Amino acid sequence: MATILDEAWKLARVNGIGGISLHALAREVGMRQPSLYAYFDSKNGLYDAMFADGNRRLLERLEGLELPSDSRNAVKCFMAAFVAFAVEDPARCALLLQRPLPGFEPSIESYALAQVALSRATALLQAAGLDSQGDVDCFIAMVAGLIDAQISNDPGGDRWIRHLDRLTDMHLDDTRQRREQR
Amino acid sequence: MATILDEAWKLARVNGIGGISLHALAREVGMRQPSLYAYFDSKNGLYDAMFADGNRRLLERLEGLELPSDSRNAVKCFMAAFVAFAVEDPARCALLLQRPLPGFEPSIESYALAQVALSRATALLQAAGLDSQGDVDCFIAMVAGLIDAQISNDPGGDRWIRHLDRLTDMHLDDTRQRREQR
DNA sequence: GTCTATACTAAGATAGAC
DNA sequence: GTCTATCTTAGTATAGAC
Repeated sequence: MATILDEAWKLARVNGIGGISLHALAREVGMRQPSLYAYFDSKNGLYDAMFADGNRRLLERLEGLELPSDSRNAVKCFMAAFVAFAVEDPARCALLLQRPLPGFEPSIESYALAQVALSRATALLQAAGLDSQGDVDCFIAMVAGLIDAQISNDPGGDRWIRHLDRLTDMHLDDTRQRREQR
Repeated sequence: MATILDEAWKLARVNGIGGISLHALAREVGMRQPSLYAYFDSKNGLYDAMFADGNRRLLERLEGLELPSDSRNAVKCFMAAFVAFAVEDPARCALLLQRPLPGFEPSIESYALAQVALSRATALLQAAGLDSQGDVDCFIAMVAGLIDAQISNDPGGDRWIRHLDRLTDMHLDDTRQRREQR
């Protein structure tokens, strides 16, 4: 099962997340295509297992961080890890963060894993002063925009993501200033 | 030809840009599927025509704007129009701004149209003070992030895009402050 | 759990008549 | 330019033996 998922990720890296075929996957793991149905009830079942697997890896990565006590630095540390995780595997990033597969919706159990990571991020941002939902929304959309531009236009490089810390400061400072003005 | 493209956009709105089939498209325009090959040499030819068509519509929209003389307000006006254009048709937005179709690359002529719109945006941003490439990159990535979050999580609403003007001010102010500190 | 064999569906593309 | 007919490829899924 673990090896099947590993091979599926390999195929996704080469052909895109939508480019996985059960024939090709079976061939990579040394099986025949119908045998995969002993592990997944359908192709979407495979995607759901991958969705859960990817989110588990993300959570592992995030749990393993030793976050600085300063809340602003904690945000930077956390986001740097998140962005690194995202750009290191564009196909995985697409499955976890976008909706690239028409007809596929993660199961509730798998989706719950994704919610955990998001709530971790939200908690840190609130601790750093982003108290309103709108501020959190904007910050997360900004990070997603950086990731997307980076993967699309400069894969493997850092033309966009190198500005992450500066933009984080900008958002946190702006929020603080607006609070002080009230 | 114009009606074929219109029907193609309609299908894209319903099934997604990757969900267009030549059979379905032919049925919508009252033809048989092979007849479409009188208009396009392949399915990618259809996508290329749609890509060019979408960019032409975007340029029309942008040319029709009466931009304020103040450079900051000009940016806001321009970006509001761009964002409105993007969110009003997610499938078109995906074709023009992302790379949702494995194997499809726009032709050089079609791509040139897309470059025109981008250079308009860049010129306005520079006039408003975003003099470095990194600042322009970050601003455009931020706008794309807003659009993407809006379409994905709140289609038809304004939860993300309503912050556009505020974020524009934040970016322009931040750039100005950093320049003054030098 | 794994296999062979096959059903089923759908798509893009081509040949050649009109 | 449009048609009928067909080719070719490719995919998911199922039946049933071992």
